[in-house]
Amino acid sequence: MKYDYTSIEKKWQKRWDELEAFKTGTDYSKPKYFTLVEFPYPSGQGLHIGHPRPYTAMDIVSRKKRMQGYNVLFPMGWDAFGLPTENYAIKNKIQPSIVTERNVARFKQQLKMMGFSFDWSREINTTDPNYVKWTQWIFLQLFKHGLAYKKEMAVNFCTSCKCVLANEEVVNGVCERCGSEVVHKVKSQWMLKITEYADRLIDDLEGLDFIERVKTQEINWIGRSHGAEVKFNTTEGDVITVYTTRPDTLFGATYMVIAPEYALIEKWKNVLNNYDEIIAYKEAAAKKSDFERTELVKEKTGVMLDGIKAINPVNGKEIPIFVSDYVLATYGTGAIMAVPAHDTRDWDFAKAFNLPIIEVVAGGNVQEEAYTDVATGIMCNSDFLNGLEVAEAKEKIIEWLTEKGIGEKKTNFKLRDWVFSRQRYWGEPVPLVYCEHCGKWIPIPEDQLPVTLPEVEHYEPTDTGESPLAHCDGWVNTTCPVCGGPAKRETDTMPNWAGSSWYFLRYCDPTNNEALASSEALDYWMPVDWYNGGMEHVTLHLLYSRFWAKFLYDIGVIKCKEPYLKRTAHGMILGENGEKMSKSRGNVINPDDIVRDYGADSLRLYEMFIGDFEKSAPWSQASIKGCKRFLERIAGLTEMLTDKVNPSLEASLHKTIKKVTLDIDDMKFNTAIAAMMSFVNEVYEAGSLTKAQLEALVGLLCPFAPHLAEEIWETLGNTTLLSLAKWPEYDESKTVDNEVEIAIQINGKLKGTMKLAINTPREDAIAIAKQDPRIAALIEGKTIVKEIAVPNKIVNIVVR
RNA sequence: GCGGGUAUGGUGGAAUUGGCAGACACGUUGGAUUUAGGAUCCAAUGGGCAACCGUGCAGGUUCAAGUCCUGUUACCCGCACCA
Repeated sequence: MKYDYTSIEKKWQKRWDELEAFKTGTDYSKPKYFTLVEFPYPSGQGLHIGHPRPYTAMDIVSRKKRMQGYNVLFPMGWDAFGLPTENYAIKNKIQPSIVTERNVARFKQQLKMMGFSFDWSREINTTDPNYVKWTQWIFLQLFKHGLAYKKEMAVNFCTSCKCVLANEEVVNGVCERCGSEVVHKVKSQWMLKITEYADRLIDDLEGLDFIERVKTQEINWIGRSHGAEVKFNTTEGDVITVYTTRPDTLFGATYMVIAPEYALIEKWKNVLNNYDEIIAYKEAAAKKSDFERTELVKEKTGVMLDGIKAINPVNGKEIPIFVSDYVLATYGTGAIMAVPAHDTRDWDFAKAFNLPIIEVVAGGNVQEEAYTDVATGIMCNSDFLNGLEVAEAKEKIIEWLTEKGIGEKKTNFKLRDWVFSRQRYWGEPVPLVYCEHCGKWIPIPEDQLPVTLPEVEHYEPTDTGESPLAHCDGWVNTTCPVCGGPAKRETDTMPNWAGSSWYFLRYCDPTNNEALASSEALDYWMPVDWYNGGMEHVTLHLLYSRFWAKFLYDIGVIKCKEPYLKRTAHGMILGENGEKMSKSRGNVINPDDIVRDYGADSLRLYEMFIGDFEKSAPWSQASIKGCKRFLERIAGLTEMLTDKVNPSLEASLHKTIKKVTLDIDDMKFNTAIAAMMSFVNEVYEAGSLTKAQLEALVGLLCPFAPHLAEEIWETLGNTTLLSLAKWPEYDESKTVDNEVEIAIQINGKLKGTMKLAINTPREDAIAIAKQDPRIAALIEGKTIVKEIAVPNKIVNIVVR
């Protein structure tokens, strides 16, 4: 058979469409399998060569599960709100909705040309009003449960996007998206209380089948730490509360530090002899951008409060108080007790300001460097804690503090609440109005959702940091749903993470108008069985969507505590030069070109064969040829049919079926393909194979290269789809050889091999090995010290 | 600095519990076929004439180490003054 990939691929894509081959079944009595890939942002650039890697992988899993009899849900949609579209719209004066529509059409055509078995009848789009309706509905539930609140606060503001960013969107002090400088601005923002779920977001990871690096990254981002809050009195009578993970070192606290933004500073204006100096320091700190702050991380600066001292509660000693920007206003209480002997940062600061360093945990040389080891140290210079180990001291001091009412156990998190407002146009409007008469934010009644975006002339963000919607008077001015008086709509929109935080639920029942999905569908399909996506979303999308799912669980919408049972991550496809693919590097590969020159099946196969699925790998134009060659060789098998069963080929086939079946579940797609290649090589050596053997082979090939597999299947006289046929099964007894090759070693070095019947006893194997002429010669005249034999593997004779 | 990961031929990468290192491909070389180019097929392909030597580097454990232990280097990713 000639391998005309272009016509074969067109033919089968059309056939699958016509037959609705991959439409998800609604028979809820069947076992289900929900495979999920991250839906793309339909950018103007079109599909990236990296997209097909995870999509093909999960297509393989889905196709195999389908052939194994599962009711499979493998959907696709568009995460279509976002800044690039809006920026394109501004530049070219086209409505964002039209740009989106155009990009979606292109993406869809490109995904279809890859032959993915998505159920297109369940396609969703986050910008669709019927979808926005339910994103807004979830927001309103969060609002009604007190988890969405508006707060005046210092936020990350991108100077280029003119938009606030969540902490998760600031990378190395610059904007994650455009790389521009991020500064702090005080603004009133909608916030989501993700911190209320911090403990559960860590604890519920246990028992989930997530790859380890995803778990640790989430845990580190949430950053839970256990310690205590301790109250320090001051000479002014005001109390400063500090958070510390090392209450055991309280006797070593020789000074305190408060953040520049600490509120009490204002109150002490008249007591402080150097108030002006302190305010100057505060203002200088405020001016620093995030980027400058991270750059200047080494140098410790600060100003001592002249006129006020704090009192260490354990020994009554007066200690100085400093203002320094190495203490963050947003973590803990914004104030710390400094123990230079046992904290590196405090030590640096104490050296710079010549402050006393008192050792309270023995074991290091605290004049040379801070001693931070908590595992081996013994307490000293600490009165009633002396002689205790650090862990014991911690417990005892917390007990003591609690008894005296000056401290208590406390857990803290690095995770902050989620800044949920964006001052841009192309996002979901926040469905609230502000009513002066009622004096508060009023939710839009649920039956009036969705609140849709008005058509406007200009999408540009304003220099004042207000949303472009603010200029749209006709839209902003409305009536209050409660009192009927005049009210103003919220003009901020939601971040693009909103729509993706629940999209997997919509796939379960994508056209429902009564609910985000019917509970029947949700109960059947959820949780997602296998979700594959990029590492870059671990602290963003993955965390956010787990938070929303937990909330929806709490209010009874879904019945699972966690949305995803299994999470894996793929490696990137790099440019041919080993660098990340980018326009500026000029190493971008266009999938359209590859499909034209090699076919979608070759591209699919190559992206799976390129290497370990979890690792990044450079693209190689030369290597894809090998995959095409392999497919051509498979096409050639149709001319090699025989009626005679070759037993050794039959054994190889069953081994191959076993290997491919197991490898797919283990995400070892590259070795699965290698196994099929080996088998095909063997067939060429043998010269022929039976129809049944070829049918089994194309069954295995079907998830990887479905077009060619279907074509051969049809050529063999089958009238039903291979994609819906039964997955090939292997006979375990046929996968075991009755003869094995065994290595013979002398002193651990390979000296020969021998063929033995399987499970030949140890003694026999050793005896046969010794008869080998080469081995016999090597043993000749030596003393045998030891003889080791591992059945079916190796014989090792140790001689002297 | 902290956390996670990686290191194997000219290249991408294989190697159950420690048990024949380099599967499978790419590339290269030689040959066949072809008017030519391309494509295809066959053969060889870690190094060394050889004994042997070879999995970033240095040690160790073991009959046996890519795999386990100790130390070390380089690179990648994440976090980054989180008290």
